[in-house]
Amino acid sequence: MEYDMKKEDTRQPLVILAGPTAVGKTELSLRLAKAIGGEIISADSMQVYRRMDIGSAKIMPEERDGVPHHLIDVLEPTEEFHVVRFQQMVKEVLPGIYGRGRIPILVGGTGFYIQAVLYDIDFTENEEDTLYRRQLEQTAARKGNSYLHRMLEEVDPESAQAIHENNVKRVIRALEFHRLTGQKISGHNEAERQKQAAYNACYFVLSDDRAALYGRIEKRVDAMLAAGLVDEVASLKAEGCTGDMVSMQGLGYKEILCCLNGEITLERAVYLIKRNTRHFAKRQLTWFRREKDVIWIPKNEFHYNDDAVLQFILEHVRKQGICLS
RNA sequence: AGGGGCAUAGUUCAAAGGUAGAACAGUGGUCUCCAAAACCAUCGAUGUGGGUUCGAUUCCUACUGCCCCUG
Repeated sequence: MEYDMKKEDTRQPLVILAGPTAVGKTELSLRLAKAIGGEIISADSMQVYRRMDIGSAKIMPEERDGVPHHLIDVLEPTEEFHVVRFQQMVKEVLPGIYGRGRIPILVGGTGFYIQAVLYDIDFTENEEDTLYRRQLEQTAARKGNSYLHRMLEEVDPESAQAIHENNVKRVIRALEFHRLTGQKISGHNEAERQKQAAYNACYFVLSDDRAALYGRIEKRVDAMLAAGLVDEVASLKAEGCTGDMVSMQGLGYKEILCCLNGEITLERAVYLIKRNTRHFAKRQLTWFRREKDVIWIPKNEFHYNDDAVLQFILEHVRKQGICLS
């Protein structure tokens, strides 16, 4: 109760549970949701897809202990999914949760997606221009990355400075932004970066000793294969999914698809899944490290004591003035 | 046991009597509409002991380890 006096925050409460792949977010999120009367919003770019259960390590309905989960199984694997869409979907789901008097818990590993929600990043200024993008891609392919980069330098030197010329995707986006809005994306980004969090949030990052994490990744990939990952991908392939789809770029899916297409052996595919997942986990950690105001939870330092971890989280949530039901 | 071969980075492979390269792994970073994506940077090695030589990781030799063949 004493915490209620501490601050008068009119923003809506939001609990975020992030962390690299395979740290154990899902398990913890269930306990947390039950403890605070929360509903879980998955911040996961693959669990949104139906029939992609094994490879995305999706929590199945019977495992959810009655805790409501959102943004899982809401898209067909043929559909596109990206930050903007994610942000929209979260915004659609939040009012219902608040309306029910419950606390939303954003659970996932995609830092960018979480950031888009937490800071309510403005993506609406413009639509994407696929035709122009394609033109620029061709330009890059034909005249080289440097040429494209020089184009950017003319209209937005700050971005050109910040973006490496080989990072064609970003160079293209910056050029596209300038063409659509007449403004520099560097300026837009700078402005967005100044924003305060749009929620009264507690942002937790679950982490672990690197070697332990990598070990867990290895085991989990093996378990996915034993659970029938190859069959899962085979049936997605049979229903028409191809490598260029967003869904088929998911870890485990793209490699097995290559294997099914006869491009690589299964052994090679498994090696690649493990390696790519390790790389991914490392990148996730890099992201969270520079994210402001996150509360780290190193599982190893908690001696893998789940109760202690939960207590730690609850304390912070309480301090933040987020009401417990 | 006898004969042969090989010992170079964590791994797979280069090169060379005078600064030992690469790929992958590892590590750090960037990220504001493809983010489970894209991109950047970086650590790191000549098995051990002798000999030849101005100089050896390279040539010679012993040892150790691994591989192949014979029995």
